[in-house]
Amino acid sequence: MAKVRIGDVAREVGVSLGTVSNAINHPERVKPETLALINDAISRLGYVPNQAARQLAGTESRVFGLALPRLDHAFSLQIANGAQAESHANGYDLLIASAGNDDLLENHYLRYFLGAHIAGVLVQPMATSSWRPALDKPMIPTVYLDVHHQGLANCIAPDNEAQGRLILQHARACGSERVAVIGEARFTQLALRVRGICDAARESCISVELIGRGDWNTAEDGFQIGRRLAERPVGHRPDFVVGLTDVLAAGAIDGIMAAGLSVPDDMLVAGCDGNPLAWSGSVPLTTIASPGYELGRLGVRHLLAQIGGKELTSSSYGHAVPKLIERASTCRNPGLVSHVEVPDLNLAEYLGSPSIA
Amino acid sequence: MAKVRIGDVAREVGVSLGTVSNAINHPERVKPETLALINDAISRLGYVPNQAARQLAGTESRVFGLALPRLDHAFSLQIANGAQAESHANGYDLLIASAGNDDLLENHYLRYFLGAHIAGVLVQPMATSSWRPALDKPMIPTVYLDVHHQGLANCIAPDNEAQGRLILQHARACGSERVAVIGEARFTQLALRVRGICDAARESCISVELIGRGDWNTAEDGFQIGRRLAERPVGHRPDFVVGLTDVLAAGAIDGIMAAGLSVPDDMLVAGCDGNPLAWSGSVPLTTIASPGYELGRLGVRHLLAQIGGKELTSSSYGHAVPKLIERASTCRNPGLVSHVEVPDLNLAEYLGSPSIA
DNA sequence: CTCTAGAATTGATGCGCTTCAATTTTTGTC
DNA sequence: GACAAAAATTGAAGCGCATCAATTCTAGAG
Repeated sequence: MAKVRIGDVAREVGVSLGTVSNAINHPERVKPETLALINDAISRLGYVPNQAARQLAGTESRVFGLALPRLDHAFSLQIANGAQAESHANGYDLLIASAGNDDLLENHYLRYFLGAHIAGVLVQPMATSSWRPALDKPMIPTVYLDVHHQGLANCIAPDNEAQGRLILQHARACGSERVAVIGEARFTQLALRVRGICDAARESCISVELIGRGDWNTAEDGFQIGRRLAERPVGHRPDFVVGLTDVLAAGAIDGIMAAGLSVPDDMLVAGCDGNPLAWSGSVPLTTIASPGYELGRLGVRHLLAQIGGKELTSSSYGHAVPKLIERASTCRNPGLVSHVEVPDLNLAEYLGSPSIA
Repeated sequence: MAKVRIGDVAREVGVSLGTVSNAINHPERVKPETLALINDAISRLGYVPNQAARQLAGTESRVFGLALPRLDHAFSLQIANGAQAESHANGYDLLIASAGNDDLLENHYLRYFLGAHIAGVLVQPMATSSWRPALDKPMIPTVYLDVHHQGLANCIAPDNEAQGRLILQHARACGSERVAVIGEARFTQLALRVRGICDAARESCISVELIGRGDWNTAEDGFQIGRRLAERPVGHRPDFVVGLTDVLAAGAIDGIMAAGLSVPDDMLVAGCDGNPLAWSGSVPLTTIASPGYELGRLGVRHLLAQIGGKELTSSSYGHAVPKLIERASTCRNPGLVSHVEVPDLNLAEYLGSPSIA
């Protein structure tokens, strides 16, 4: 199965090599009948253009790269799906690389994308507290997703504050008066959620108690805290527990039940992530869905804007809206699922700040 | 930000272009101190090799491609994670493309991979009944995943029959005597599950009733069937319901409960897929986890074997083992989760058959 | 039938790199 | 210190393609 080159096609048809190239890249420059002959020969011979040679010879590639920390997190997948849809809608391909939570590998893929002179790169960096741009001198359009970094124009993140506000509004709607927030806000994302919760609580005159220390992030951690909260005497017990992540919240439910109380009869519990896996608990969990799909789309649009050199306004990006997903953990009649929306992701902020280039 | 080429590095160090190339590709050929100088210059200048040029000049690429029908199906993700892990363990990168359930796009990506002369391609084709290899003349190592196709060597699929047997063994262990299987076995995968169930039932003298017509595959379909089953008089009612997919099973649970019966007190229900989303139902669902992760690893090993030209034996591949995940829907004391294993995926079969090349 | 603008086609050039035969430098030995 | 063998380095030749100036062909006008 010898490889078929463009010259083979040319010889087959009896035209020059350049004509075949034109037929592929600029069909309008080629006489219709010649074009037909060439296309015929191409499919007959099974010719597939060598991408490496094309790129080397100067065609701009129509491929975006997406580097994800892992593939098993729902949020990342929503990003991938959104990015895929938007890329495809604009005539671009999307190649996804997973770094398997290995920051060396993340860098490796980024360099690979760079070397493959891809049209643009989307990166959802690993959630380490000390994050900084992997490509200090980005030579291709790059957008960082789910990153809050002041001074960097090319970072897009969902509005975590809005998520926090949304959760607290829900607590109020449920008639709750004492909210406990569990989880350590190590990462900016979580800290912003806390801020949103506190802001909304202040407006609503709801008391908020923050319970976070160390690196709590497992269901076990949630379990311990949930149990201890449930064991408090009635007057000192929160009536609404917010887990900063779904995993914590799910653990808390089990902890509360282990202490002999009922969710949602004695305490309400909500999470924050929209992680489908968090459904697995004993009680389906109310949560806030981060708009991953929209984030992926936004990222691609930002890439396209960088490529086009266009100055885009916030409105041309569309909006990424976090959603409240109400389930049994905060609801007396499970099965009913409603969606509440909140104003949108603030895009003006990152559009206004200077690029890191 | 002019691009740095290999010549720039060479000039910087004061050696020839070829030496820099050697330093990158065959460090052992270069004097240690020269190597140090070159590496220093590379990082100082921020040189990144142009992949297109490398490939064109003849380096074999160390990248595998994985084409997935969609990104939001748990099974596909497990495959991706497994493939990623195994690729990386062998010094290969993995690039993932999602066809967004569009078969034109699937073909497009396959052609792209081919043109990018990637080292090998893993394909999980779309689940259409009329599937056939997209690349009729594979010019690069190709492995089809989750496909049962007789006569094709490069197809790897989990042992769906074993999954069926496993489910029925579990039914027997639960003391069930009348099993109802719901779902239409349109695709080979599902048909094989049914066969496994029937085989095991015959051995165990358990009665099996197949309920499948049309294209049942939604939770709503499951709901309707579940309700009708529950409404039967006691003597004619199955005591164990198997959904050929988790979605059907989850729907069936709701249908049974809508008819006033209890799961698991009156009827037991199990699914088949290991879809984490299926946890979302009112009752956590017992299911069979398809070994997607192992399948991805196996696929990569098969690719490596094709590249190495080695004749591999079944044992050198390792095994992909479906697992029973026991949850509340078949268990009176939920919270207890156990794993039961079954013999392995039959690899000898596909290793022995001729390649499609 | 000739001339010319425009359309269609040609083919040499170079993209950045790896490779390999040829050349130079280093090392070890007597 | 001379010589051979080994190690290190060099530089030219492509890899397959897109581009573009140059060339040939076409068709319409006079």
